[in-house]
Amino acid sequence: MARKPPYHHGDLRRTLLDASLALVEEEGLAALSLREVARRAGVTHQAPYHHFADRAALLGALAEEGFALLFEAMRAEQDRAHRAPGAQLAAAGRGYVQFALGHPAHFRLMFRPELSEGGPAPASGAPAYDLLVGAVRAAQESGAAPRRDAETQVALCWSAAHGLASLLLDGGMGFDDPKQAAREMMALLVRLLGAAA
Amino acid sequence: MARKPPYHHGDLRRTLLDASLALVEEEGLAALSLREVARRAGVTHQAPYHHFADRAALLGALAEEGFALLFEAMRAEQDRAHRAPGAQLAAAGRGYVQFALGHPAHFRLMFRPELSEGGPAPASGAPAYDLLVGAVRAAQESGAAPRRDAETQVALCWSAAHGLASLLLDGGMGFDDPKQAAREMMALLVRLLGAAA
DNA sequence: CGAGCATGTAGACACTGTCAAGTTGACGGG
DNA sequence: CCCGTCAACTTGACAGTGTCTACATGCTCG
Repeated sequence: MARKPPYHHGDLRRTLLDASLALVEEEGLAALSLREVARRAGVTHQAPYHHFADRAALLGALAEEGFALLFEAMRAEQDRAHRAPGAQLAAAGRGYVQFALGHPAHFRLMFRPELSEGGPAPASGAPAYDLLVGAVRAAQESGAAPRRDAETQVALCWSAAHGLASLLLDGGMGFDDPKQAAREMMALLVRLLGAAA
Repeated sequence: MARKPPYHHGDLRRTLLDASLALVEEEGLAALSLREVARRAGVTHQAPYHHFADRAALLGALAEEGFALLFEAMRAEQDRAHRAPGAQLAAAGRGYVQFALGHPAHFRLMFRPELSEGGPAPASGAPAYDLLVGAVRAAQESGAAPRRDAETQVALCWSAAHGLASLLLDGGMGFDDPKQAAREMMALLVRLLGAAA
């Protein structure tokens, strides 16, 4: 957090990460090359190696950042929603999808184990996952979801959110209004859980 | 379908596709290069270009093949299941996940628009998608699912299957027995739909 | 049997990630 | 104050990649 006066460039590390994101968003994941990133940051093709061991490490750093942003997005959406457990669960799902739509470059990077090697585990252990588990548990305890199959319910909610986000980003599912689609799907899921409670 | 006697090599096109799949399964998607594929097929680095316009076209062909296999897997699982509409819907979902687990290389290729440029649309229009839509509709008409929100229900089922498959392949969700997890999740989903009908 | 064309070869180019060695410039101790 | 030290950055090189162009080979059919 402390703004240490950087030596030469002025926080090149951050600049490289931002350039990578911009590149992925503009030209797609396939166009991301360390050399192009360095070019955009105005440094030589070797400068990035003083901040990231190799290509995978840069991608890994972006992925890690993405998981933090994902957690934030889910929390923010929950803060904006009603306090009822069902609403909180739906909000977590909406936050997930909205993060993907709002940070497509991050999202694409996050679930590519072959690229971001060494990144954090996608699900278990990550704060975003724990947040979802908590939301499901709260719904169960308040009678907004069946008490049985806790683990399977978590898997279903996570899969639904992740699947929808992936499909929306990859152009599948021709929805006019992706955000609205996410809202409806999460609402339906919560309604189904409530009806079976 | 007719086994035309090939000119020089003996159906190089098929050999290249198989070599690509083997390569992706062995070394991961990042290791896939046309030159390595050609090497494995025992031809020069340029031979593939007589069968595929460029790298993206090869990946696209694999993706197309994948969608056909996906459809087959879903149908096969449905044939094996009870005829009840709910069971058929669950079977479609199981088939989806089992395809992903059984053909990881294909699956990874299929939802990478930046790679397989020109491949078929992921969802809408593909026979696998139509099969799912049909299963949902049948469930609705037989009272195994609510009559409202048909489209959202389809989206939910597709997202859940796709999300679970993706997460399982990418190492997320530390499930001991992925196949069992898919079975339970699809069963839960169908149960929820039934309870809300 | 000979032309045409699908099939495969050979070489080149610009680009990539990464290794090795040099250069710059801020810093802290004598 | 000045100089060594060390991180940040540059320069140059190498193997590997996708793709372009030109060339060789040998089935197939008129």
